[in-house]
Amino acid sequence: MTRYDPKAVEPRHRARWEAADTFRADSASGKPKYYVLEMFPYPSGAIHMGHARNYVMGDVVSRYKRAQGFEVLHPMGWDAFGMPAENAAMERGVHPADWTWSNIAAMRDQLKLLGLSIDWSRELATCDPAYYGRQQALFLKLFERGLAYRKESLVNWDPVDNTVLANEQVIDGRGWRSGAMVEKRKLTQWFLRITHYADDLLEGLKTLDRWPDKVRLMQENWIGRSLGARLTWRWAGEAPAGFEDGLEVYTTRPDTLSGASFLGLAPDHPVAELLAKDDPELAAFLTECRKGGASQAEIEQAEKIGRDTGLRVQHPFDADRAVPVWIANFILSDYGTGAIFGCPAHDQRDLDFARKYGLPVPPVVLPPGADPATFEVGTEAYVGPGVIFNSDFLDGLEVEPAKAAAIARLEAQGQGEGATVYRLRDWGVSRQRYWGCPIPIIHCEACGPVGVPHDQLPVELPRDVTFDQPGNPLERHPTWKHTACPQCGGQARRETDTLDTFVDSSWYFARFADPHADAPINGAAADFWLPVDQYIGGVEHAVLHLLYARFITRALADQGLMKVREPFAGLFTQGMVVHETYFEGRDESGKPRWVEPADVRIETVDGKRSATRVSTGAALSIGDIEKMSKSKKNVVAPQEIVDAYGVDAGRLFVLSDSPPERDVQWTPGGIEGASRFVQRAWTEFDSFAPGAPADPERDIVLRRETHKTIKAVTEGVEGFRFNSAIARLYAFLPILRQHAGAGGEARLEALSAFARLIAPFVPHLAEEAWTRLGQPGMVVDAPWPSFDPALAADELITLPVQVNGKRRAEIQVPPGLDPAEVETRVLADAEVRSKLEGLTIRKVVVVKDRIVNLVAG
RNA sequence: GCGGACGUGGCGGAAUGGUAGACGCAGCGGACUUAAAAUCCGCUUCCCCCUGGGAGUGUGGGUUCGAGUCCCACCGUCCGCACCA
Repeated sequence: MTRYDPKAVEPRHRARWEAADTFRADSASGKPKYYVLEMFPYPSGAIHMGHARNYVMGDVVSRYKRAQGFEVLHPMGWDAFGMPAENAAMERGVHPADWTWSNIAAMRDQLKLLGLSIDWSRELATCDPAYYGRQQALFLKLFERGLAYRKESLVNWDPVDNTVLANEQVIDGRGWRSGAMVEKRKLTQWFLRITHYADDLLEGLKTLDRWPDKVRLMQENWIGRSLGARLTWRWAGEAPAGFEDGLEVYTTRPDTLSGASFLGLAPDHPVAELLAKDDPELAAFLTECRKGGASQAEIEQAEKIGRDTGLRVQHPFDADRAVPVWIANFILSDYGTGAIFGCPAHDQRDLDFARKYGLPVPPVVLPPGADPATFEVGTEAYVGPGVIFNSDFLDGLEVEPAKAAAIARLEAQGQGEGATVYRLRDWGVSRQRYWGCPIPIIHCEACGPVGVPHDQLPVELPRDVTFDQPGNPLERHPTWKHTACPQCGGQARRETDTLDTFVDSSWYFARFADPHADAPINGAAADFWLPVDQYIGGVEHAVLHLLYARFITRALADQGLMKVREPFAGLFTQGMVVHETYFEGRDESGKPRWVEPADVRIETVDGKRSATRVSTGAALSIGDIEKMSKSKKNVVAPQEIVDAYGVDAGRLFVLSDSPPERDVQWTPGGIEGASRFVQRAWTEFDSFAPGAPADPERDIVLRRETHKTIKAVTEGVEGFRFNSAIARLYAFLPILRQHAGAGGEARLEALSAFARLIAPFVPHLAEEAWTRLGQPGMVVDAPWPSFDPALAADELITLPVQVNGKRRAEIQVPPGLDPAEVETRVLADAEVRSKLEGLTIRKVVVVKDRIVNLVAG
């Protein structure tokens, strides 16, 4: 009997897999394909527990599907562009490329240590010209199709990172990476026309039945389709120059048109800007409006302010009625038409505004039961159902029919039509950064923006750049941006913006199909491998990466580059690895002085936990359980765990203690428990001996348990309930031990099934066990064990017998026994009869193989 | 404000509408040991008049023979969106 030494065993089996090139995916194998992908990591320099959990989950799926007979594609790459590399350059003077590539090398080694079943021959990095050059080719295709375009717009400007951010990257008014308050700036930027696919992206969600509802709902809300009407208000009196046709507004409540008391324009509305040209006071007001506009929290608190422009428009249903046109800070310029009609009685914002400026509040929807003669709106707008009144031809209609009637009238008058509007905005992809994919465009005075010719791709980043001052190093580079126009040959300027790194991650899954192909995407390979059958990553990308990738996939499919329109058939969003925090008092500013877990000893006395600092003996406070982060020092590095317990124990623990979609709390006790399992499992394998002769009568018990375990573990892995699957594996150990005396054949059946069942979770141990059991080849190539349904069922099952819903007795019956027969046996049972004394049975409920309930009184 | 998810022992968590608390951690008891560690075995929701019985899945109601699970209301926690007309 030898103690299992993971440090000696694990590298040996990794070497065997590597030598056999076990995980190379081969599209010609003839097997059905299965593509498993985890969101690729940013190469920060070190693998943390969150990475480990993510990749181990993917690995479980990958190994399980291999065993099920699938040809599995499970690749790895690096999302390698981005700010941290530039920060490192600024702080430490190291070149972003060197920093990134050395991080990749370090992280690759750390990942390999985890024993992941990855096809490393497909590794790619987005910062490799071989990758981003092809991305430039894809960008040019989008440019040719009008899906990439330039426009001047107000953008989210991150003053710390000195760059533009997409709407999706602004969280609570702050940059998603820097945390700085975002400002509004007007810049000319590149956009990708994601709105072209708004409806398709929304409809496509319905087909993603293996995505979490939560993510689908988040995308649905983000796309934000709303149905309403667009209508034009004609001028009453003089029209501003260039806007003679009138003012167009968007509304979802055309039924309340008669309740309009003003028109509102966004401060950036062209009419507002036109008027401001000759009106310094108005110009000052517009500036005032923009000022508060940065933070969402501020917006919420912000006072509604407005100004009457003096312009008047005619009500579309009553030309004699003149309605004033205001400019108001709460109207968004980039939603709908940037103009609204205000109906204060039935919209809270409009009501707040009307009350402040003394505008009328005519009600037009009468709540059920209200008196039309006296109904008034006070400080709360009425937004519920009701009957339209005070509205001429709409009077008496319910809200929905009234909307239809109003739209019909507008259409008849040629003043409007039903319209669908989306909350989704086009994706701004220009970044004023160095460490990203250069946008392959040349700006020519004469020809405008011209795509870089294909034979000049990739447009490579120049290496000789400086990071000693803020701003874009590409812009400062002495020569790089100067070039000739590909069309006229004249002097021209290279685009110095680079692409948002989310573009890089919007097609990498397709590149993995053939990462060495000359074309950006090898169509045949992509058609074979895509879609990704199981994608795994954090829920934080629900509306960023996952929406962009769906968009780009559609755009590329429409250019004929591949067939699938949905890149990820199955999505799983995994939880984080969290850890308790510890601190020793607080500093002057009130911040806790964090202490790393390695320096903490926990004691439990009378149920109360207390923490002590090992190095100093100081008493510590126990803080919240939070995501592992360097700032709170509650980090446990995978490397430490591998050194102390081996890879398998670590893999097992991150999956065992919580459902995969939920956070898992790292605890010293938990990893100890996982490690104990590895040791005890090995003891069972290692004690295997040909053993006793078969005795069907005796061996059947172990065989039944074996098949029940196969069934339960299979269902657990299949349903992404890894924690439950592992619990069943834990529970199988004592069974193996109790049946040590079983016949050699039954025991080998049990142990060989056990080795294959644990293989996805603890692959190294499984290989060692496989060898110890004398099985041929490697367990990684062995088929998944199947179970015999007859054996997986119990020979006798215990049915609880309830009286009036309370458990009073139990009875043993063979499974599948006819309910009538169960009833007869239950009623004949002595114990049952004693519980029924003095009662009359009114009803007997027998649920086959489940329960008996006697209703008596 | 709108939308969504979730509330189960000391802790993480199990339970196709059918024996609530699997499995792990922590705790307690025992075996082995000169001793400790490691290992192994057992106990461990709470309460009581303890060979048994009662209560129990955030609170209150409802549906059902039967509810942790389904429905309604409330409380709490977390997540997303947030002046989107």
